[in-house]
Amino acid sequence: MPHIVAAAVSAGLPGKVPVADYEACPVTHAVRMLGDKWTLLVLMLLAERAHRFNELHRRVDGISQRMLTRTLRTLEDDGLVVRTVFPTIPPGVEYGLTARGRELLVPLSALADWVVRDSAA
Amino acid sequence: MPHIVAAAVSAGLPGKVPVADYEACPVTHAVRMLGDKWTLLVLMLLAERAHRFNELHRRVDGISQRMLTRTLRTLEDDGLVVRTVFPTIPPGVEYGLTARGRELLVPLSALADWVVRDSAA
DNA sequence: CCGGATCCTATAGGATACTG
DNA sequence: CAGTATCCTATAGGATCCGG
Repeated sequence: MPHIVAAAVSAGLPGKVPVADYEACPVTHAVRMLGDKWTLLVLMLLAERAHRFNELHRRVDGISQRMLTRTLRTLEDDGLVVRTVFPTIPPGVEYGLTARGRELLVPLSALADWVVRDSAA
Repeated sequence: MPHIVAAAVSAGLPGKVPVADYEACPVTHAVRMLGDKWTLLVLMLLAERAHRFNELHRRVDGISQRMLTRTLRTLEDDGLVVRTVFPTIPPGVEYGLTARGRELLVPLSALADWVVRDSAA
């Protein structure tokens, strides 16, 4: 199965969809990651500009240090965010979007636009 | 704040984003709902055609009856799925996408396409 | 056939304290 | 400054049984 959405729209899914296929689908992984509690907000702040860790921590009202770290790490592992260390004293760390991260904003914005237009009606 | 993604891309977010605003944003709600464990798969099966409850239960390998009910109820509350009851004996129930649900497939497919093209690289 | 009610477990996420 | 480690709680989700 290439990806579940395309498969469904074009060829149709098999009679019983194996749970392993669904779990392995990159689209499944992507929407789950986007659905994590703080992912969207962090992504939007980084879309604006690169941020220092504590700077993000101050702007994201209510997030715990632990979850900010975890959210950034996940985004980094998915290649959407890049972490840059400045060997100053004390060391500074900057988080910014990768090219991939900025590209994601295009279809994500389209989805967001639809949601807003739709929820207005 | 109209919606967080547009706000970020155009005007920029306020210095500190109030957690209440983030939680109230319809886009936040939408991506979280899409990120729920079974939402995507159920949506794709219903995109193919309308299904009976047990028919879905058989096709979605590994889902519990409880979660299928909850997933469908949530989709129905969000106006993406419609539930039709046939007063036969025993009663039959059919679930299908609403017009809104079919419209959602457009930006969702675009996102899915990007994810797949991206994860191939 | 289509669920609701109940109970249980696993995981997401928060609070706090500590370090290079 | 930018985390890691630990502990704790809340919620998502699964299993099972029951009813219209």
